[in-house]
Amino acid sequence: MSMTARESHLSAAHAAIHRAIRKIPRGCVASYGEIAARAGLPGRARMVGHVLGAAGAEAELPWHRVLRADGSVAFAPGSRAFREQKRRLAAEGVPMLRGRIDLAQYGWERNLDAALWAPPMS
DNA sequence: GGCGTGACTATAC
DNA sequence: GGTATAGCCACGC
Repeated sequence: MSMTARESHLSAAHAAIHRAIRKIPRGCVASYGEIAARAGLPGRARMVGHVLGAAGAEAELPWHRVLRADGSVAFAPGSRAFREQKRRLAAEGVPMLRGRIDLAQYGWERNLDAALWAPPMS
C-alpha cells in the first residue's frame, strides 16, 4: 500500500499526539493546545480533539487528562462523557470545582508555582 | 473544489 | 462572567 506525502504527514502528527498524551503524568492535566505544541504542532489544538475522537473512549490513552485551556472539560456538562472524565480525574486525585480543574495546581509542569505558593505550613 | 462542523485558543470588547 | 471574531485544520457532504 502506498501513502501520499500528506497522508504520511498526518499519520506522523497523529502518532505524535498519541505520544504526547501518553506522557501526561497521572494526577496531572494538560490542555489540547499544550498537547499539540508538545507534539510539534503549535496552534493545532483542534487536531488533538479530532485525534482523540477518532481514538474513542476505549483507547489506551489517558484522554481524561486533556482539558480546555481554561481547565474546563470539553464535553457538555452532565453528558455521559463529561461524567466519565470527571470520575476518572477524581479517581487519580484531581478534583473539579465549579466545572473546572485548577491548572495552577494540577497542570502538567505548571504545578511548581502552586508548590511555592502553598508550602506546607508548620 | 466549497462549506459547515467541531473533544480548540487567543484576543478584544 | 459573556459574546464576537479570527485563526487553526481534518472530515464529511
